[in-house]
Amino acid sequence: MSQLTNLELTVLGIVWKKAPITAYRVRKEFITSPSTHFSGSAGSIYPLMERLTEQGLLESKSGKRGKRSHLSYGITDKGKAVLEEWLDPPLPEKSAAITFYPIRTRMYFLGLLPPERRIAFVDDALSMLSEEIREVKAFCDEYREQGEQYSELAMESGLYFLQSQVRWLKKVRERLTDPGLSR
Amino acid sequence: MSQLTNLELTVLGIVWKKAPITAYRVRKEFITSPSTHFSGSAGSIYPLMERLTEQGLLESKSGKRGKRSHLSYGITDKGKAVLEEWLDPPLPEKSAAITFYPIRTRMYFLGLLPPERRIAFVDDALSMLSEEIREVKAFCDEYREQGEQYSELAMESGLYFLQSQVRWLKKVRERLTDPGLSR
DNA sequence: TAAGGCATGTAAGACGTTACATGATTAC
DNA sequence: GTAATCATGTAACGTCTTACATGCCTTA
Repeated sequence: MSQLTNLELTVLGIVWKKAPITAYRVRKEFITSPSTHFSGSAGSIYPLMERLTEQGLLESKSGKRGKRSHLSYGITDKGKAVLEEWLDPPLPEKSAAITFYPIRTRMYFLGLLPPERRIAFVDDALSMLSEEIREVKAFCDEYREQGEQYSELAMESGLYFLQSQVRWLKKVRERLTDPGLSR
Repeated sequence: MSQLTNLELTVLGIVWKKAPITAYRVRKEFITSPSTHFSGSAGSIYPLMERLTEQGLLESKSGKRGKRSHLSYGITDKGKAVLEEWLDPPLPEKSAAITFYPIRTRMYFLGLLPPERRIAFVDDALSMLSEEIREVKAFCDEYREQGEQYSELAMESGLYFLQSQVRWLKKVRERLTDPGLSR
């Protein structure tokens, strides 16, 4: 059995949680998510869910709503076993490694900008973070109201992350307004 | 001019900082980095640096060391301009969005595991984070010693991130050992 | 009745990965 | 001498993306 990708495993998890669910609804989960890592494009989701079905990890039933038919997916026992194995510790190597973050990556090279623009950069980043934090908090609240406790916890991970970046950027800002930083 | 990818822009930045530098050394930067987002594989870096050279963003000089010849790269004025435009605010949309993080993703579905395994998961994640924090701190120290102040700041972003995840997981752990959390 | 959301797909392409391949140089 | 590192590449592959395409259903 070929190794499943993160996207495939995530879809498997979504189906486990939300079954019965259509591919369209799965896409929506990605599209509305505050994480932009996966686009949830049709070109990725539809073939992927077919693939998982062929592998016996998902099962589909065709339903109807008026004249319009659609495929509802559920997870199979085999799918559940695969998902559980993915979740069960130990985590694979490097699972805790720091991620790619556009703001951090730019920071490496910030010395290229003229000094005023460096401060402008930090301020811009801080305001984007505030916006993001608002959005993620709204998701946390929504999950809490729905009693989706693990989703709420997961979303709080993102919140903690964003807040940590705010603290970091405030520190950066202080350093930049101090003298003694060149290059 | 086609939009450059994050990898291309990052390479551009590395060359700006470290010129003259060989493709091999650029690869090393990725391979030794605590971020695993880019592998720094030969198949990505060599063609990429050729591409950037063709586009006039990098320039290469062939050098020699004994019998062995190699290409040393530097950044052109055009390359510097592109890099500066990338850095200069405003940041593109979604630059602050939360990233994909394997531990967080799994958290959504943790309810699938039997209760004891959930705690084991959190403990495993915490120990991986500790290890990662040690590594990132070492990088911070190294950059500080070398006077690479922006690299140090950038690495501190990662440190803040990891520490925020530790706090998050400790909170998760408390909730899991408390009663009243199901599904 | 028109716009927007629901629902399903296909095609072309870019990007990056793994794996393979070669040979010189340096350090032990 | 031999192992590790330096250095440069190529080939096949998979995955995901963007863009295109269609048609039904609901609501204003």
